[in-house]
Amino acid sequence: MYAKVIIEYPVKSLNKIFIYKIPKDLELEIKIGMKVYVPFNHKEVFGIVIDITKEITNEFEIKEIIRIENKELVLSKELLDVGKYLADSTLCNLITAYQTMLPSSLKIKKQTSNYDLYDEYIVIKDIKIAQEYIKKYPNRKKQILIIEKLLSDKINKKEINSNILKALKENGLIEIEKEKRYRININNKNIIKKELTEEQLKVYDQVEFNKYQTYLLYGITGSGKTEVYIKWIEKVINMGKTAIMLVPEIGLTTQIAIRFYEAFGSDVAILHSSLSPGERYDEYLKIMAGKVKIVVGTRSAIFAPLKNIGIIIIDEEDSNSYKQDNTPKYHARDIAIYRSQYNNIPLVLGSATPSLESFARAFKNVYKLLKLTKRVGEAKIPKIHIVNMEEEIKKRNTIFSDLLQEKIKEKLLKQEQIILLLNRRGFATFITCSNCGYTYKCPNCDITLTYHKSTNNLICHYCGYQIKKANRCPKCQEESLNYYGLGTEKLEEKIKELSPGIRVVRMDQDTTRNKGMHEKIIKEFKEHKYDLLLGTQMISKGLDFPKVSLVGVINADTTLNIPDYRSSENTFALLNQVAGRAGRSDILGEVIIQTYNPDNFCLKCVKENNYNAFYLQEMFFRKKLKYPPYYYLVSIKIIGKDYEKTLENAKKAKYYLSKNLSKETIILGPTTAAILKYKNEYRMQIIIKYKYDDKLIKVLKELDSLFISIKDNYIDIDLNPLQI
DNA sequence: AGCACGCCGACT
DNA sequence: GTCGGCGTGCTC
Repeated sequence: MYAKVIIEYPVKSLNKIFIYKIPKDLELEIKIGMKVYVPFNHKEVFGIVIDITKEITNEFEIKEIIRIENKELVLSKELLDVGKYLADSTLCNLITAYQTMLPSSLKIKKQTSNYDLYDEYIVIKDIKIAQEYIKKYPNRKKQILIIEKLLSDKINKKEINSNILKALKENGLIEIEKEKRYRININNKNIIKKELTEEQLKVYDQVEFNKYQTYLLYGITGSGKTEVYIKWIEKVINMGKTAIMLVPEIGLTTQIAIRFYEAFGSDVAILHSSLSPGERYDEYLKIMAGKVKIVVGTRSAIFAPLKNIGIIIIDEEDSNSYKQDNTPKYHARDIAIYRSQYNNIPLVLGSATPSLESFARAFKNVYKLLKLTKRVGEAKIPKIHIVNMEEEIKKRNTIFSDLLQEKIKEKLLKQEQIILLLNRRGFATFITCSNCGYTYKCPNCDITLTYHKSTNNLICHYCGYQIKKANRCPKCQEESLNYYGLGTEKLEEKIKELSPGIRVVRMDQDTTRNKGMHEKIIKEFKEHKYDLLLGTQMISKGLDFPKVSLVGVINADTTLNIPDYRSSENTFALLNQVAGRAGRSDILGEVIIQTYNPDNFCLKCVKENNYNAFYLQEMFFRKKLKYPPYYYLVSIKIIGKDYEKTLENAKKAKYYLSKNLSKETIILGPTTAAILKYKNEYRMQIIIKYKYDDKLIKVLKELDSLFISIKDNYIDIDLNPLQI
């Protein structure tokens, strides 16, 4: 018997199968999908068995597997196939694909340290001996008390005094039993079930089980999508199957997880980024061992080792967090489609602002469209005002328009809550010397540094570079440094000046750096410990604050003006989502959007809450400019320290592509990437637009390999990029 | 990736 | 003479 093994080194030249002999004593134990330790060249390395065969035709020497590394960890056939698909569709090494699918504690590298925790329990060794002991030593009261307790149940070792424990042990009365302890342990006895509304029920009934189909659930904010998800999952569980529920990164996970614990108790495992490695390990093994039926988690939870999946649901499917921005650059939606087809089950994509791509597919009946058009209960759609900041500037209102100031006062008087959105963190977005014109820039990247007042640091928001701010200009030594641009930190200061005594809490990357801060801010704001919550886009999604009646968007143009083909789509989604935070109970919500482009089409659609109009108009642009969903995109970056050399190799890459790809495929560039210099390296970009090109993957793979031998430059290929 | 082998220069 | 610099080749 021989095993086909993929070894741990994530290098192109080793991205192939190595064959090992399975020693006789491992033949019965070894399974496809196991982690093994094997001799390799002059070393010993870890690998994963992807196949087992009886016979081989081989001309070279075959070495033997040394040992099985971890018997608990076996990747299923399905997950091995998912890994292959992942590697093929993102052009990464197979081992990189498998590493991505596993939690850090179980990755194929080094020794897996022991993450298992145990509880120790005391049990009676022999009832007869115990009873005799009680008769023989009736005055050993404390010991007897415990023995009597033990006759009906086991006791945790921690609960017993060590002297008594020792005595019981020495007299041969007890034994110690080990039981695996999970770090996350949900013990929810009172399951909360909610009734569906008529509209929700209609949507619920439209999903067919035991058959592959992708559904797009287009439900406005507050229409109760989660409750429908829960009902579908309930159905699947009753069929004896399992379910994966994906939620976007940050914030939302905990909220949704709480609702799922309420609905399903200990049948739920969660997998999201802020779990500790130990917690992740436990949850993963719980899933692997079949101890849970539902997995709720962020992007990588799509790789959950659940068996017999009955439904996959992706909430807020348009969220950018479903695409990984480092290698492998996969989109969880694509993996979800693969797994749904594999298992022959429904996939539900839910959103209030579906991605154009998904909506277009629903339009063409590739996906089945389901609609929720009403808010649950008394809640009404908020009223949205667009304020022209051009006019406000004339009145010297640079940050708060008259209307916003007035409404803030009004809501404070009524004791209602307010949310302000500003999509820039920090204090000032750049600092310039008014004497010599010096501007602080990142020495490694091509952008200005953002000033953070609380730490008196200037920070590069791309690479994280930071320096202390001096009082004098570093160039001309004059005390004439000026602050420009508005960040959340400064907004916090300004709002306190505007309404003295207002209780403000800020939520952005800086205030949520520590674990649990996110939840703390949300909880305290919900309890009305603050009047106003201000923050970056992390405040826009999914949060439910009944007392919020006003949402203000300080500057809608920050996201609108990002030079990317999806900036309108992202802005529409962001503003629609944040507007949805207002008026989620019986109080009528109001939204104020401040902008210098009041006539912008995207903003008008937000005002009218008209996704359809936005969709049609944006599709018109996409078609005209040959962007998705009409064309597929590939973004190729050639990166290196030397500008000339990088450009030269980018040109060579372009030449190679145009020679080998289909004639209909459009190849643009090379041009400088959106951020030319990043972490001290120059980045040249080539964009490919295509509708159908059967040679594409093959040619890209070849191009990728060509760059192995090119010195000082490397290549980065992103298929279906979310930003270009 | 990580290691051995091999072929050159500057040194106790 | 030899120690060690890194360029090249190989890994079941």
